[in-house]
Amino acid sequence: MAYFQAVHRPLRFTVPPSNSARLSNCSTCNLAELCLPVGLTDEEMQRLDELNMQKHSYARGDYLYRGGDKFRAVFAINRGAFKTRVLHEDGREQVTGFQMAGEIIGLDAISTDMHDGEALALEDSVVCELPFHRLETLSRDIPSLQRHFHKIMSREIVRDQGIMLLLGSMRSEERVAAFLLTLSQRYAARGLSPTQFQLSMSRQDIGSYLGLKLETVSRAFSHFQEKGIIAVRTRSIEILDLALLQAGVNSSC
Amino acid sequence: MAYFQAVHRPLRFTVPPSNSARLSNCSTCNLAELCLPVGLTDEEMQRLDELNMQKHSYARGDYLYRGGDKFRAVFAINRGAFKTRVLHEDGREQVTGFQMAGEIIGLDAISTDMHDGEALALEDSVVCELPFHRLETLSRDIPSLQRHFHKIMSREIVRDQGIMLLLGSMRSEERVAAFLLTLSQRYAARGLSPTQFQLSMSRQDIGSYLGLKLETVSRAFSHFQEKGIIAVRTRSIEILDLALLQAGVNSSC
DNA sequence: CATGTTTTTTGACTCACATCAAACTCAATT
DNA sequence: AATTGAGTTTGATGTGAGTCAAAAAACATG
Repeated sequence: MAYFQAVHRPLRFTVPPSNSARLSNCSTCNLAELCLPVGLTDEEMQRLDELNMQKHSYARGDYLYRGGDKFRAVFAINRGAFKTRVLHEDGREQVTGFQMAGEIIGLDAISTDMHDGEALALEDSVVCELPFHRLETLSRDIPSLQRHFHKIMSREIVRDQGIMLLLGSMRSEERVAAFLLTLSQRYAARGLSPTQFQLSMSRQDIGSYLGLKLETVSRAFSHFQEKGIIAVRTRSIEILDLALLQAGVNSSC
Repeated sequence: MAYFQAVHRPLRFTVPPSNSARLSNCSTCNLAELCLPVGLTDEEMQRLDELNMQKHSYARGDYLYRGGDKFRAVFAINRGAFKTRVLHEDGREQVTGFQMAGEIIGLDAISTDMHDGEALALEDSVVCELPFHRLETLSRDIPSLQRHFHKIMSREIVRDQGIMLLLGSMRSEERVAAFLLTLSQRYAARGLSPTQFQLSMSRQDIGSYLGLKLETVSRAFSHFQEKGIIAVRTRSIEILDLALLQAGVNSSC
């Protein structure tokens, strides 16, 4: 709870934090993003069983889905983390997002009944599979579920537009600062430390996500460290001066 | 119809074309994107009247909504064109999209009940206002409408991810080529000429959308013109060599 | 049509980030 | 402890696109 205090004035491009930091349980999964803020009655919660959700495990490096895969379900991440990416025919890849426990993934497939991009596990992970047509059926009966699902999709749109803002009008160090702040807020929203966390993705992945080369990401980290803003230990980050980091987003000092 | 032939092998980052080029009429509007591909029965079409859609006109430069506005409705563009943008606190703006007749706008507001960005008319325009809670209610009764609305939201996500790919891993001329191709396909999808069209937005707007300065956009246009790929007359474009333009997307020659 | 304003084009110059390359770290394996 | 290999850091150098500036074209207005 105290963690929440630390992160004030959320920035436009960051992920809107979830409505609450506590996670509630569906019968099978911790579906923070799907079940929690809906305010479902006990009876409605029971009806969620009709979704017949299945848990699956994935090892680091496993694909959750690939581009072109038939769309069957959306996925709620239960444990672990994933990256999503799209591929260009000439092989260029672009990481479109990092997803952590409690978040929903696979929303790109609804429009065409095929996954447009691919998702792969950054760590050993557990996900809940939500058969999409059952989710649609059920949300016809439970208006609050319907509304909440719409909110999740809309949040995805807002988030992507935030990244467009970042890619289109920020320079390298601003982007990296924004990235770290976003991570920080997402950890805070889940009741984890917003000032000290592991990076489950490589510099390469971060660079791809931010439209930068890995060397540039590394240099930004080093530079922030020199200035005492963060402490970097390869795959773990400690934020030492949040205010300075936030300042760094608006003008690469 | 013949226009469709001209555009082959749609590129990953482009807008998935609508399912059909013909527009059907709801009782009040031409809601291409909302009503058409659903396959509604006559009776269901009539029920759409319950939405009580209202038409409104906007002059060039008018705001359809602004950041922070309360969310009441999504909008179906009937005539004209809009741009959407998000603003950074320090004044930097980023154009997040251009919308033309037949497209749905305002999907960013669902998650927070507030519009995140703003939309303003690039030409004199007419839009249909779709009160969102009525749309939700109705889509509980009409599964095909529900599914179709989900597809529209998902398509927006895919489209934004395409722009992320563009901003993150393409260089200036590739971006401009991709932009022109996307426009071309959108015109084709609406039964208009894909090789000759008006640009309702400024070079500045295009630049902001593509993460480039207006001078860079202008230079790219000029360069394409020198090479005989397009003919530019300030606010109107003619595509002379579609194949070359497509080639230009993958490697800025 | 003359005038002022905005938008677009073009050119010269600069700099942030990419590129290339080499050294270093860390974890896994033998 | 030595070996390997992927991932990361750091330095030296090059270039694509930004910046600044000025001319040209398009547009608006009295």
